[in-house]
Amino acid sequence: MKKPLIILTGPTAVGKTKTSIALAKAIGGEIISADSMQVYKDMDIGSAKITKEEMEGVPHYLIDVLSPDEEFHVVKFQKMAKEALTAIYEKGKIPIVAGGTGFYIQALLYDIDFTENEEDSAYRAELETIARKKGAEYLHAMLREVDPKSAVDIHANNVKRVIRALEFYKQTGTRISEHNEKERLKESPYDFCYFVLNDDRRNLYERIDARIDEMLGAGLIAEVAALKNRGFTKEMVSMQGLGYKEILDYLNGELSLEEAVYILKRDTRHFAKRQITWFKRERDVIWVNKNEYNYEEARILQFLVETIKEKELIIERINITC
RNA sequence: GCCCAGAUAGCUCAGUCGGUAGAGCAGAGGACUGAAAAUCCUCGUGUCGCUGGUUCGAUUCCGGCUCUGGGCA
Repeated sequence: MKKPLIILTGPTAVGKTKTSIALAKAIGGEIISADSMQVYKDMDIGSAKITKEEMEGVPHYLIDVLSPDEEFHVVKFQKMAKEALTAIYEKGKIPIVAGGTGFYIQALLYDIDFTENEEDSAYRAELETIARKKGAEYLHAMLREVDPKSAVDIHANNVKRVIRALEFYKQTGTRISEHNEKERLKESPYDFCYFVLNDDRRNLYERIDARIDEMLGAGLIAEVAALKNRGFTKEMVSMQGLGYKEILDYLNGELSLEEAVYILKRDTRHFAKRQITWFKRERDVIWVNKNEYNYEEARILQFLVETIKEKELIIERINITC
């Protein structure tokens, strides 16, 4: 019997957090955050992290668990999220995965195999040097030698991904293209409902702009300045988050505040668009367009709960309040 | 009022030694399987301000007009 799993995602600033709390309360769920930035402590404003009060007593996992100087990536996420799942099932509760990092959701939902490998940062660094000195084309040609299929799939300019493919081959002796092909066919081990909250593009973009203004008003600059004072730099994964890298550039005198804010807003819009593209491609996704519900939270919640019931996910504590 | 410089894609601008035009940004679409809030790919027809003239042909040259900057009074 497959275990139940609910996913509530969508582009940044659609209002996932609010809905996730309402849903958790309605069905007796606990929340696992699928967010690459909210895992970090002391990055509250820029990551639009849920506050203790907003949680309304609903337990949350994978929020505030790492220091900004620690690395975080899919594999870590997958491991930690699976542990959280186990804990939630043991309590007899329903896990709700909420957050906007589609790749993380996919890794958990389809239990993608990231064969454990020893860290080989030396090789990665070596490849980076080659890319810098001999060019992206040269590196791409290296990939063509060992994994022609990947070389066709991955554009030469996408150095990050070319490096990963080469790294994969070195570490495992197999081609990442073949590995991916296999993983792609996997069935999810969960009985799931994959909801994607969405909104009219114009509206979404306006919300993004407004939210960034709110962040600025709430002290985003001071938050980033504090991080900077602790010695955190742009090379760290955490500092590549939207709101952090731009404000860091401002604090380092590379951008005026006006420019930094313009870029932050623009890149956040681009990000939302990329998220939507990702979800469009995912299988078995249920789109929930807020405008079709007249933006009424109660109606949205009702739809979510009814859909979950239809799917016959085992829910003990249905306590619909809408 | 006079002088000068502009007026070209949603924005900033380039260009056509006269044969109806192109970049960046914005915007749109897509990829993604150990950095994913990251990384990467694809997509550009618009009365070339209006109006006369010259010309086979004007957005390009000439005149007038309108508007916008700047300067002089």
